[in-house]
Amino acid sequence: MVSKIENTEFKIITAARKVFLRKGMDGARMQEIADEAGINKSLLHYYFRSKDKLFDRVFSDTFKSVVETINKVFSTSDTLETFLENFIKGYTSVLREKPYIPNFVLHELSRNPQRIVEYINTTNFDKSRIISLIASEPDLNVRPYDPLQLIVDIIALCIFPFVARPIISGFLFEDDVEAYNSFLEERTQHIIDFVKASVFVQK
Amino acid sequence: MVSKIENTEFKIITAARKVFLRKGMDGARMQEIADEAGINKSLLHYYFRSKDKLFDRVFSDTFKSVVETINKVFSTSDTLETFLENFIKGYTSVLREKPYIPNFVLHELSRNPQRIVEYINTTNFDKSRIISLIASEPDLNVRPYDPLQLIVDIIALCIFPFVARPIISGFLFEDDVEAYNSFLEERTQHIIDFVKASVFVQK
DNA sequence: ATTAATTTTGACCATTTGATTAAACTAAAT
DNA sequence: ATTTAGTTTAATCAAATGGTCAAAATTAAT
Repeated sequence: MVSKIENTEFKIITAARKVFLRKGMDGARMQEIADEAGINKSLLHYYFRSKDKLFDRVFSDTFKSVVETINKVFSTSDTLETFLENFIKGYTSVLREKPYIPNFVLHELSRNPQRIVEYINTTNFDKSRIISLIASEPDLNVRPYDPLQLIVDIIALCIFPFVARPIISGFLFEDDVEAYNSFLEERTQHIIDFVKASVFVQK
Repeated sequence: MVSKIENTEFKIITAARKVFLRKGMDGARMQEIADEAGINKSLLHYYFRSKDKLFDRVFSDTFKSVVETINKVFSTSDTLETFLENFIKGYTSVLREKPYIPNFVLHELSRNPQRIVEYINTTNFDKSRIISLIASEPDLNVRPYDPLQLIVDIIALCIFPFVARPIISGFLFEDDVEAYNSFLEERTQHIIDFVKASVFVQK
């Protein structure tokens, strides 16, 4: 059995995440979060002193989960080829589960850029490991490239369909949700093919 | 000589654009826009009835300019190869001039997705022309691909470094602005190489 | 059962903020 | 010079909003 405090705190966090993710820090209302959680507004301030503190909690949790996901995918790969496949597959599948996260994180980034340094430092993200993994295998089969550019390439290709969803779904597919979904399904393999075709020298 | 009304309206629009782009609709304050324009807050309501109307004006102007830019680049290309180069070069150079636009548009998209359909319809964006251009040249030198996927690929590769700027600049380059800028400079050519290597069969 | 501590609520406060309005100012027209 | 239309400002409003506080309700301890 869960204690009352844990239960209420969970309800608040869940509700706050839902509202903040949809509306961002500025657009969210404490009353809306309280309603979503089915509790009195004052309770929000009882558990978290202020809106800022509550948002901090939600944001840092979300951001941390993103970093951990990325880290996990990175750590389960050895060669460049398996890494590409694992990362792209793992990352896109997480995104499809939580499609709101990219916009949430990116918007908060532009609203409060300096804060991310703190958040990143609370995580144990190993940058050099990733770079060395991507930069490895100086092989005749591999086109020379800047590992940092490639990292940005891959993440861009994976994330963009979600941050630009309304344009893609609404304009490119004229609000045909089916079409958009199958586009996403095919996209994972497309990105893998696209990146591989570019990185590896074709024979 | 400019008339009073045009002058004031221009000052308001300019100030509003600056504030809205930085803070978004929810985060922006009418007082801040008035201060930025050096006028009384009531004048904002005299020229534009409400905050919504003012934002609408700024957003639709911005969005329209983006679409026009893209259209222009599209119309000045004939072959697939020249299109790729022209589009990537043109698009990245516009982005470097106005790096705030992507975040602004994307955030508003998630805040108010249904509104974009109206905006897009006010522009004369020719979707089929672009698709046919990219889908053209069924050539032995061209790997088979879905033109829509390729469109998203290219735009993603171009835009992402700007929407994720704080992460790239702050984390990947540890706030070394020089490094981030040279990353951007090299990136245009990198994207061209990256996409070409993937699209065209290597000999 | 009583007391004590914790949790939850409703009423309320102070501030912010978009918006209004009437008055003041400006400039052109007669 | 006076009128008139257009522009700008200061004062102010009403609603929204984050936050506080004391009282009520619930739970745990003695």
